[in-house]
Amino acid sequence: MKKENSIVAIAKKAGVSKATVSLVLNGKAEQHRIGKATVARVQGIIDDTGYVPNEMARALRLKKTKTLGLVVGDLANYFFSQIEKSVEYYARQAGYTLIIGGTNNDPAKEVEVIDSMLARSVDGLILVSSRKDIKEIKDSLSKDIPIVFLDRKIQGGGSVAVTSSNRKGMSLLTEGLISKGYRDFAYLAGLSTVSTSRERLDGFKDALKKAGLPLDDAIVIKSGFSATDGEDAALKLFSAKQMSHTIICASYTIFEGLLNYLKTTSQQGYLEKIKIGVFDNHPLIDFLPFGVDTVVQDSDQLGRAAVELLINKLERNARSRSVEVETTIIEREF
Amino acid sequence: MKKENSIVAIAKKAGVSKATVSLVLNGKAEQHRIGKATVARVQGIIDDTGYVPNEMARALRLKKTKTLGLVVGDLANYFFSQIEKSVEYYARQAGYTLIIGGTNNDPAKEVEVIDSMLARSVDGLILVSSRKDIKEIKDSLSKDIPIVFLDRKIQGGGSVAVTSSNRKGMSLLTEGLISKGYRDFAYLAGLSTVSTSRERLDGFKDALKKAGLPLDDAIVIKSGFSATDGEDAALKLFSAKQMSHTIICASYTIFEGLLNYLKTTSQQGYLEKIKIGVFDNHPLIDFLPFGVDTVVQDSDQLGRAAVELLINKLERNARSRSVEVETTIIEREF
DNA sequence: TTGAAAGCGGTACCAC
DNA sequence: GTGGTACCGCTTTCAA
Repeated sequence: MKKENSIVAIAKKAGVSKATVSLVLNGKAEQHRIGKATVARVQGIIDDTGYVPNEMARALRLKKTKTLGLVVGDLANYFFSQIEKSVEYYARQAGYTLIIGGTNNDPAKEVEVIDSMLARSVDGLILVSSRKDIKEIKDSLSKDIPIVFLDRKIQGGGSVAVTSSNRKGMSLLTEGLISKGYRDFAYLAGLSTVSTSRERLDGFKDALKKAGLPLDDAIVIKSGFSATDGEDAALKLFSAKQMSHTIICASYTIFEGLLNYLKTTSQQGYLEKIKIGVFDNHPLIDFLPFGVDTVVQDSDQLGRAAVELLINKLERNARSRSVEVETTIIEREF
Repeated sequence: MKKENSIVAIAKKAGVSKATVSLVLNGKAEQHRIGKATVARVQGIIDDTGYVPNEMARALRLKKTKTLGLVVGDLANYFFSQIEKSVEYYARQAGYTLIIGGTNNDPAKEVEVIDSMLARSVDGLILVSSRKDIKEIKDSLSKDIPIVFLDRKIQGGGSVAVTSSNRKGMSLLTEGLISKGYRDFAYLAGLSTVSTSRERLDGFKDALKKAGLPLDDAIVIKSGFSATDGEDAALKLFSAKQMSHTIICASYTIFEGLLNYLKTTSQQGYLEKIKIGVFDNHPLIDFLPFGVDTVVQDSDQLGRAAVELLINKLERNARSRSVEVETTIIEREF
């Protein structure tokens, strides 16, 4: 059945005006005191004609698209794909459609992607950005629309972010390791310009301090956040004279990089001699032949909070404070 | 810098009419014999005013949104998230924006999601659908727009699909296993209404037949495609009297389900005694303590082909035949 | 070579 | 209570 597709067609069928139909459609019939009979007739036609309003026209008129944009570095990254699933789910629940943009962690592409979303008049933006300051972003935008940062905080007035409890999570992970007797740490930190990375490193240091362990003994290697960066970090680590037997990866991707490095260099055997901690979890980690302790992020809550904050801003112009979502730890003996 | 945002504003600044600006904007200045000087002046203003056309207005007028919709069962599924990344990349390359919709494999939600995309006037749809027949889908749609099916084929005239070489891939996987001496197979098949599942099962049978092995000896268990379904399948398998020592999973999710089942029932030890084959790959599989042979799908090509087919249809109204993308096998000894 | 005007499909104000 | 109508920003035809 092909459906009817214009408000005038409905109006004609019902023998009323466009305006009346529009009011019925938007539930403003009551308020405009349109007759019950008229409403019923119009609604009937709408129903059995299967009419669906043209969102483009509506968007043009209202200057609202009921569309949200999600910009992420790597869409195939397990953590981000979970986030995305959650964001899409809650956005749809609230009647919003989600447009996505992958940037491959390229800042130039990030601007490009965001601008294409603005041209599409998205109502609001959820950004997983590697930028340091919100000004860098706002300056390059053609419009001023609500933005919520996800996973990573951005410096600058009025920026709202939804993040995991990075510092606390990493601190607990490390404490757990320390309590099991691990002492000689190497820490693969990720990108130090990203808040997430800095906070996790702080958490690591917190735990060392709390345990009275000297910070200087730990090897801290900074790199990017991709698996390739993780490989580079591992290379640096393994070419250092002094070797650590406890390695903490600041993200799943870095962990993957570490594993890839060991595979490529045929040093898998090494995995049996070391203990690994990872900030992030993955179903298959349960089945690895070496015990990996992980921090689990609540991706559902992260996505949900981001959507809620954004929509609160959009629909109620609510000022909101940033949100931190709790993490949990999984310890695995082998 | 806030940018200028209306074609009239540009027109006023340049001292020309809307129409002229529009023609310049769309590269039709030449063809309408607009003065070089005028073009230059208009273009200049467009440039340094940073004007970006309002896509909503354009969409309304042209009845084209330069938007594609991607509908997927589970956005967090590793395979689909890779596909999505690829689709987004190639769509953007071609100047299209991607809207996504997750259905949680719920057919009712699928209709809902697709309809919301039609209301948004997406130009074309890429569907990973569990439906059997294209009629089921078309009938429930309010508009007739180009659709490309991805990963799964749908019955019905004129339906175009991009899939992996499922039958061949599974056949090669099985042959590899047979050539290494494995004989007693259990096959966790997934959903038999899905073409992917049927084709892979056919491939499995092809290999058995080719090797002269009796089909009846193999235990084939059908289930859904989710990890939970995989668990159920595993439960059925392990409650059968006769146990197999070679288990083939028709997808990664089923594999995950199998592993979860073994974990939940504390039978992980069993993994050392069996050989597993999986249609799909994952980076961490390299590090599992038991050799898993896998079929690798080329998600980049899958996404790319889907986008190309769709855009060829949209922009050149090209009739296209379905595409099958080659798979490769990874064998792992432990 | 350029400008005026209609119209895409809605919404909302205002007059009846 | 209901209908007429202007307008959102852009494209395109037609007249000047």
